Amino acid sequence: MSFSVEEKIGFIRTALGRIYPEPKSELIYDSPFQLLIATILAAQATDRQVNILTKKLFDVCPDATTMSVTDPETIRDLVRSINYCNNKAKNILAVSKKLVEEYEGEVPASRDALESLPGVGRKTANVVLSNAFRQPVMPVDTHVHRVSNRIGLVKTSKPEDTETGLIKVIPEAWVIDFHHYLLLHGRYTCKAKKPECQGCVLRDICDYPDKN
DNA sequence: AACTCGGGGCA
DNA sequence: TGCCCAGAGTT
Repeated sequence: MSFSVEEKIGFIRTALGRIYPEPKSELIYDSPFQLLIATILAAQATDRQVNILTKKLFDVCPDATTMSVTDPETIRDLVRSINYCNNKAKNILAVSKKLVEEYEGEVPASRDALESLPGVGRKTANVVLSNAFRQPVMPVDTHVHRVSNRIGLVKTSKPEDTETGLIKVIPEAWVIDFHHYLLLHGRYTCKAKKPECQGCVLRDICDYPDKN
């Protein structure tokens, strides 16, 4: 039995939507600024750490203008609870200052402008562009890349090609959900080393040859 | 293209 | 206890 990519997409959305919680970033973060900062902080950190931290952080400085004039030590102490605390504390402060100086305190809706901010690479830029500005781009991290290729949604070695491949086949309204679902599926089930294919809800539609 | 970064999680 | 992680940045 083989499935078209379109059939797989529908199947995945239903199956993963059942087992993973809804993506909540857009609900928690009520501005592009907060989404941007939270996404920078989220790299290499756990969701739990970031949720706890941003709650406190955005109490103190909810927007770029406020953060840009906040005592660096205050930010450093707040950020200390998660990975790369020194770099990240420095980065988000520098980001807020640059936003104030060059973009009137607002988050720019362009890839080049976003990627010029410290701590913001392609993936983080794409999260902001798709989530806050509804642009048709797909954030691709290693999980999304690996899972998409194993299932057979795309066949590519470069994450950048996965990005363009996925955006062609995933309906625009589903992009944010898909990023979330594929990320969690890659982290917890379709792991790089020991994928847990037995019991995987995508087993029936997956191309991965090494099903245990 | 390969390496580094810092600390959490897990074998 | 020691290996792995997962993005961004640097060389």
